[in-house]
Amino acid sequence: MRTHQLVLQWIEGQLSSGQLALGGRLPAERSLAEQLQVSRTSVREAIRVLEAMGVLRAGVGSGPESGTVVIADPTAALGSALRLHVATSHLPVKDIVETRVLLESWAASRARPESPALAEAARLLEQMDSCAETEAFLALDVRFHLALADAAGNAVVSAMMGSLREAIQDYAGRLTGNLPDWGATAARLRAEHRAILAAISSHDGGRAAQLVADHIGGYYAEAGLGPRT
Amino acid sequence: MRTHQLVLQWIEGQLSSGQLALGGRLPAERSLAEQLQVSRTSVREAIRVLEAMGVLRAGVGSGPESGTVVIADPTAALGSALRLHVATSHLPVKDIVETRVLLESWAASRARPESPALAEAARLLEQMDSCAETEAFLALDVRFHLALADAAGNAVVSAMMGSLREAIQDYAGRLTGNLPDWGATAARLRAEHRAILAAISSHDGGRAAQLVADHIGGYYAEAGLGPRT
DNA sequence: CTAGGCGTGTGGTCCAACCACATCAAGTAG
DNA sequence: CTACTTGATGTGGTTGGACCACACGCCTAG
Repeated sequence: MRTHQLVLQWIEGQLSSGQLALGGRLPAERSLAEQLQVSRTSVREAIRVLEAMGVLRAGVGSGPESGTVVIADPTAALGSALRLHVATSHLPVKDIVETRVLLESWAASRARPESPALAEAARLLEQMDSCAETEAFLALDVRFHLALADAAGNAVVSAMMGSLREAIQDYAGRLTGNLPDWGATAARLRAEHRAILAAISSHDGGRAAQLVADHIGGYYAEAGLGPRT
Repeated sequence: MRTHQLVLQWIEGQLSSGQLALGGRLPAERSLAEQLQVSRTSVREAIRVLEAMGVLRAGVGSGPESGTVVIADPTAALGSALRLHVATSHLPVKDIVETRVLLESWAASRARPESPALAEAARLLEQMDSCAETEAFLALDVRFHLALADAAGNAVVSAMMGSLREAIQDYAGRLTGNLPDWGATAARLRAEHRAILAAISSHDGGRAAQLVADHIGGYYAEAGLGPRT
C-alpha cells in the first residue's frame, strides 16, 4: 500500500469514528506528517484527493478561514468525476441526460409541497420573470431545478442531480446557440416551470413527474438534440 | 490558481481534445513537469487526483504495464466519494438505499431481454444455486444486480449503481448478521431473482421494476432495517 | 489609546536525492 | 547457437529540506 493511501485511511477512520466532524480542522500538514511518521508530501497528496472529493478545504494564512477543514460538498466530487469521464467519451451525454430525467422526475413525484426548497424554487421563478439576460436566466434555471431536487428530501439524489448538471454545463451552454427564438423558448420554460410547481402543490406527483420529463426532453429536442440522439 | 490545478486542466484538455484517449500513456512525470514548467510534485498531485477519480492508473517499472495510463473507472470515483461522505454522516444510508431502489427498478423496467448482460445475470444465478458460502453468495448477488443495471444500456446509471453498492458494502455486510435464517433468506432471494429475470424476458418492464423494488426493500426490512429508517 | 510593524503558523511550491521495481539488452557460460 | 546471468535504463514512490506568500495577532512606538 502506498504511503498516501495510509494517510487517506487514517483520515477516513477519523471521519468514521466521529473524531473529525464537519467543520473540524485537520492537524497542520507538518504535524500530521510527523504524527503518522510519513513525509509531508504524502500527507499533501492525501489531502489533495480528499479536496477533490469535496471532503476537505485547504486555506492558507492563519485565523478561522485557514488550515485544512472538513467540508461536505459531494456534488463537487461527483461532478468533476463525471465531467472527466465525459471528456474521455466513456459516458455518453445521452446517458447523462437520460439519468437526469430519471432522477428529476422521481424528485418531482416525491417533492413535498411544504418543503422550504419549493418556496425557494418559487422565489427563483419570480426572478426569472424579470430577467432578460440569457446567461442569468440559465443560471436561475439551474438553481430552480436543483431546488426542485432538494424538495424530495433525498441528499444522494440532490447531489447526483447537481453533479450531472455540472458535468454537462458546458455542453448545455453551447446548445442555447441552436435555439431559433430565445424569447419564445424562455417564455415557454417559465410556463412549464409554473405548471410543475402547481402539480406538486396540488399533490399530483405523477403529473409533476411527467411534466418534468417533457420539460427537459422538450428543451433538448428544441435545441437540436434528439432526446435519443 | 494552484499549480497542480493547472496540470489538471492541461490533462483534461488533452482528454477532451482526444490527444489522450483510453489506454493512452501520459508522459513520464519528470518529462511532464519539464514540459509544463512546473515541479514534479505538482504533476504528482494532479495525477493523484485523477487516479482517485478513476481516470488514470499509475504503475511502476517498465514495460506495457508500467507508466501512467488512461483508464475509465467511473464507479471507483463515485464510490469512494460517496463512501467518504457517508462517513461524515452527510449522506444518510437511507437515502443511498432509496436511490439504489430508484435506479435499479428503472434499469429493470428498461432492460432489454436480448442484452448480453442479462445472459451474464442468468449465468450468475446458476452459480448462486450451488453456493453454500454466505460471503460468496453475496459477492455473486452484487454481480447479479450490477449485470441487471448494465442490461438497461445506460453507462451513467450502471456507474452510479456500482458506486452506491460500494459505498454501503460494509454496512450491508454487517446487516447479514441480523438475519434469523440465512438458508431461508438465500432461497427466497434466488426465487425473487428468477422472477425478476422472467419478467424482463417477457417484456414486462413494469412488473420487473416492482419486483426489484420489493426485492431490495424486503431484504433490508428482514435484515432489521425498516425501508424508511 | 491608536496605528503600524513584526513574529508566527499556515498551506503552496520547488528541488535534489534516493529507493523499489520491471523490463530489456548485452554479455557470458554451456 | 542457445540459454542464462547481469547490468543499464526508465518508471513511479518517498523523503527531507528549503523557500515563498499569506493572514492573523501581539507588541511596541507614537
